[in-house]
Amino acid sequence: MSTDHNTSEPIDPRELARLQLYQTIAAIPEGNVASYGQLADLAGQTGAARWVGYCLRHLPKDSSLPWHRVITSSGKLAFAEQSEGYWRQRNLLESEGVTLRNHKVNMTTYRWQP
DNA sequence: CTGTTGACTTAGG
DNA sequence: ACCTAAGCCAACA
Repeated sequence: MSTDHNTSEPIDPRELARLQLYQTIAAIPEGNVASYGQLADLAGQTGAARWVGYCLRHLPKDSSLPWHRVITSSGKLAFAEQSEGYWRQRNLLESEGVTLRNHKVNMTTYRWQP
């Protein structure tokens, strides 16, 4: 095969970015947290914090990604307080040592720094 | 192509 | 420190 149109380049930029995002999230150490914006940046999609939220929202339920380590830049969980998702995420975080103070995580203490 | 949506972020009050 | 408004970006109808 020479320099022809190679059929082996179905690389979808958006899906590629999504895979890179997943890889980045998977790298967040236990006991640490990262913000949506921080992850968008690390995944090469600076400014697309909402896109990160979109990806997590559509994550398969059986996913092994540590999605619970992703919170807002202010240290709050993206889920509404008292909601099911809120407690689900909070329990997972506390189970690995991340404490919440008045519904917020101390970012200075738990923010992941690659 | 235009308008809407949302697991966001930042600047102001 | 809490609330609001505006900004932002990709996905979707």
